[in-house]
Amino acid sequence: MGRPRQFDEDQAVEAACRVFWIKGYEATSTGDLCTATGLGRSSIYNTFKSKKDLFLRALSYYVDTMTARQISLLAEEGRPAAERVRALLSVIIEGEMENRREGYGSGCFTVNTTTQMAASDPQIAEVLNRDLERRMVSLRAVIAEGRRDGSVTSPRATDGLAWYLTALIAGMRVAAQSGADRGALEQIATLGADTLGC
Amino acid sequence: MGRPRQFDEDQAVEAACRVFWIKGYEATSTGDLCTATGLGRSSIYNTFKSKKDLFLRALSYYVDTMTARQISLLAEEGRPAAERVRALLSVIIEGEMENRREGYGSGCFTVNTTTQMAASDPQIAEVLNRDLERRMVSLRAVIAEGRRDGSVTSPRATDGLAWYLTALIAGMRVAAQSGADRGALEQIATLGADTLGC
DNA sequence: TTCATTTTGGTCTGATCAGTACATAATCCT
DNA sequence: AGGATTATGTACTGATCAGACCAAAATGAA
Repeated sequence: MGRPRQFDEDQAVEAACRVFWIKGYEATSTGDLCTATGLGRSSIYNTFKSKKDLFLRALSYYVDTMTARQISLLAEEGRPAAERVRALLSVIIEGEMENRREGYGSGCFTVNTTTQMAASDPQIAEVLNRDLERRMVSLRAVIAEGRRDGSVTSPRATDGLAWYLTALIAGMRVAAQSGADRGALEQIATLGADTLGC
Repeated sequence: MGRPRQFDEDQAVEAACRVFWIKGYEATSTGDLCTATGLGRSSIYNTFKSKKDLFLRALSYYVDTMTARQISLLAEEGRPAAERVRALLSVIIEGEMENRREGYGSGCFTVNTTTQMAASDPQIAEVLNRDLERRMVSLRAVIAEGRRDGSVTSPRATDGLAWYLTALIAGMRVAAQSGADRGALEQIATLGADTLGC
């Protein structure tokens, strides 16, 4: 009952996500959000109660879709676990290069938000922490599997290796943002993946 | 001639640096800069022509002092090059833990600025690029030295290893920001340093 | 002392900010 | 059709923003 909505909520979140991603939270105005979503202020404030609420929705949408892809890639059966890790790193490089090609040039929304807001906003930190834990779980699982299938021979602790990969991935994203070209990223990835087997 | 300045310019830059570091460029108001430096608006605008100019000064100050420390540590003679890299990683961990202890909790100003502004502001990107190149030069040098003294045995390209260490350090800083504890950071560092010798 | 020069403090400005108010429009239910 | 309910568009609000302006103050030079 009542007047029906004339837009798709998820689509609005996706559009908002792009703006927040490119400009960052502080530099994004509510006007920017209106133009990006194509909505009026009333619709935005009626649907999402505040700029920060919309940001949390946008961030959650981003981490969920990105992490879901990573997890499903790492869980693919049929090939050695270490090879799946290598595939993940390749996908990440591909994604960074594609972002750059399409002018997004703003790196990874998760990393950006971690360095911008995690320290000062507990709600945002919580979303990021939950996402990190999901990624860590899938990394620990693939490492453990690699030990079983023989593709991971490192004597180091599983948890340490998972943290290591997490850091390396974040570092690759920062490096990409610093101007590292594809070759550099590939060398980083190769060295990182080698670590699993020595 | 003229009325003499009643404050130290470098000290003001340092104070401004702390605020920009903690709050980020966008979230720092000119009022914040006044209170942090203890100066009036006139003095700030008389000395530095704009908020962004002051930011560039603050950022340059930060990267110069930080990178100088890193370079001198890596150039220390008397012990194997790989050990100096390990020492650098330890110093970085120590710094991150100290930041956290003292409530700075805002990670590394260089990484923060890279993810926040490098894509959208060419002047800032240039400062960051120059700094990155300096760090890369010192890393390449220490790796080459390690090959001579036998502490670096990796068959991989020197440049690739330098990029790898750069990415790993950035990744450690993001991990620290994501809540990684000292143990996790130490495991990352150990695995990273091992890479030089395999 | 007096003038030229520079810094400093306080005030002002026009723009923009996030969010609100309210009247109008579009639907469902009876 | 008519009333309840929800969405939308426009206009408004008070706060805050970066920066400008200007008069007073502090110096060196003459």
